[in-house]
Amino acid sequence: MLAWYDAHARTLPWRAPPGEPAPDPYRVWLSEIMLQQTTVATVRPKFALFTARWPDFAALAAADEAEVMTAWAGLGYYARARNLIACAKVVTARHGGAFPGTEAALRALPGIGDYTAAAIASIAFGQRAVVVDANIERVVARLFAIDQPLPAARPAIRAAADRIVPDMRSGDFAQGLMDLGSGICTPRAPKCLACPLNHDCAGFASGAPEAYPVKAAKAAKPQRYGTIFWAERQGQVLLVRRPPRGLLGGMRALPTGPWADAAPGLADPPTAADWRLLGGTVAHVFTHFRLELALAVGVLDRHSNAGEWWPVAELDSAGLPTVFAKAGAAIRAALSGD
DNA sequence: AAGTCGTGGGT
DNA sequence: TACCCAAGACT
Repeated sequence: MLAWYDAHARTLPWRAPPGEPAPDPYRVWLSEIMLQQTTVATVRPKFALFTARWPDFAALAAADEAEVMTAWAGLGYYARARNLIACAKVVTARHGGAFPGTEAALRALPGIGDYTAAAIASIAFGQRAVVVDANIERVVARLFAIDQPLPAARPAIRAAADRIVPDMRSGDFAQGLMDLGSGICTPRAPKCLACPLNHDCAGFASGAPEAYPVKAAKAAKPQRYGTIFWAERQGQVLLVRRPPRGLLGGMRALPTGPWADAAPGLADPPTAADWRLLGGTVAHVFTHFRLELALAVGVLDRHSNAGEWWPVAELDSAGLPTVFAKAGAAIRAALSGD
């Protein structure tokens, strides 16, 4: 595994080449948080932006929180950004500005769970740790042909992983397994003939490696409906700040009424106006439900304190989550006659 | 401990 | 198109 990694490691901005000194723990941590459930291609530009703007824990701990949330916009799972700030503050206030050096102490920090604690301990601090992400879960399930379905198989997969993690270079070992899972041991049509582990792989021997890991069936996503209220006044649009927790928590947003099982129409507008519904709708898919948004437009002739007025021409810099950026673009297109 | 929490790319 | 999936954490 390590020999394969030495020859095939991906070159990534947050990664040291095999054999070179470990990278800055701050950069390892930031990349690990950004990469949670998020692709390398998506993370790459955001990582560059964050490290340029906030190069270390001290800078991030002192950052304006709204600015951090704005910078995170579009990455999704916004609790990660809230915990990012909280973690930087704890590290600065209680750990002298540097990470604690043990996996257990890392695990206790906001936003750092089992996977991320093990990843930082092994990659940044050179400790032996059992790193298990979705890639490694899949690789190990195939190596040992683990028949038990996820998520019940997690303890067995972790125990199996523990048996093959070396005492030295466990960080490179983990990153090698992740690169292998990303490029060779893929969810569908794995490239077993190119795999350095194929002769040791029970899944390959079974003739159906793609059958692993076994997964439980997923529930269907319910459909919900809502309305976006586009309040415009003198070239500015009304934006609001969403509640600090929950869906899109803490993010700047376009006002919406309630989200319900049926289209709510013009219920609960953010401010009084002569609201009219545009023809089309905007659809968006979240992790556990689908959302269809009707688009309501109201032109105001007087000020409202219901939120923050933002220049329409600069809406792209407001840091809106994708669902609102999408709705805003649709409304502007409709109003301009496209 | 099952549900909550985004988004974009691949197929 | 519709579905799968991703360097998971938190409650």
